[in-house]
Amino acid sequence: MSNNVTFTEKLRSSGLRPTKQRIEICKLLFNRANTFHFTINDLNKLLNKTSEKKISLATIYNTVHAFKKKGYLKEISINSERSYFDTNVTNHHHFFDESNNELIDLDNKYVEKITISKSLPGKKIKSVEVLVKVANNN
Amino acid sequence: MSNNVTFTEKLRSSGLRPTKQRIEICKLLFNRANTFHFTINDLNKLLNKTSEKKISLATIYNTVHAFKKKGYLKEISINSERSYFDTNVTNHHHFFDESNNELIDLDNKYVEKITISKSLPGKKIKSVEVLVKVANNN
DNA sequence: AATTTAACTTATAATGATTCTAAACTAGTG
DNA sequence: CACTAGTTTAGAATCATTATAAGTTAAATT
Ligand SMILES: [Mn+2]
Ligand SMILES: [Mn+2]
Ligand SMILES: [Zn+2]
Ligand SMILES: [Zn+2]
Repeated sequence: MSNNVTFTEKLRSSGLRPTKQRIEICKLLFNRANTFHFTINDLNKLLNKTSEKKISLATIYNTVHAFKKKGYLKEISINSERSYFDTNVTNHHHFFDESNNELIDLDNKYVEKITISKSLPGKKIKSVEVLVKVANNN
Repeated sequence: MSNNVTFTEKLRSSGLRPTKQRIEICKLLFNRANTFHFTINDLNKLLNKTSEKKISLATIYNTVHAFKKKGYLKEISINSERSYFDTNVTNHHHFFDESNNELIDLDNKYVEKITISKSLPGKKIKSVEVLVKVANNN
């Protein structure tokens, strides 16, 4: 996703009507160079600044869940206080900075192949992800 | 921790009074051969079966948080639906079985050393943990 | 272009897990 | 036994999230 017309097409192609609320949210989430990690609360505050007319909190929840369901967002659980959403929907690794509660992508190319010499009978692996918790020095 | 007397001593030594509720919960959590992964709801249901007199839900919350604070339990976030607690408080890896929402320890010896060729300036690493999501075959 | 329909947005209410409160109880101290 | 600080508890409060249902809008149909 990159510009408004593309957002409109993208939404329509996945069976979601391109409402002005959804396009507004798309611009905010996907018009970015880098991955964006956010909580519902972050998004709500951002939209209050950015957006002309207020988007109701119910719509923000609806939209984020609709986007997650369509595969445009991924939910990441790091701690019980906050739930994060991620515009990078691939399987990937993260740093979590405990000093400021910030999630940061850790590209697969920086993590040497992970070899696991144990398997669970009758189960297949869906994903293997690393979480590196960090904090400020001293 | 292993038997009642030990629980009493252990609790006392960490500044927690060995009440019958706490010892009851200790027995349930720590008198086990293997690590135990549970939600507050799991624990509540288990205590209803096991325990003679009912332990109030507030006490279960209080106790789990007290044990976490003292370092006898670790909280694990896997998804936004449930928060798990873990009697294995070391840094370690997990399988998460999406077919039945079960958390399973993945011992460090089964995971080849994880090498990360990226660091964040001014930040130090607190933990590196792998989460392997699995599900039933076919 | 007007009509019709289903999808969507929204304010507001409901829900439910967790936390708080404050009164009764208990472990530990002497 | 008497005292104190810590603990348990039922019930109330909180708050993030979800549900409701009435109004609005996109888009298909005529
Ligand atoms: Mn959610
Ligand atoms: Mn908690
Ligand atoms: Zn990410
Ligand atoms: Zn574990």
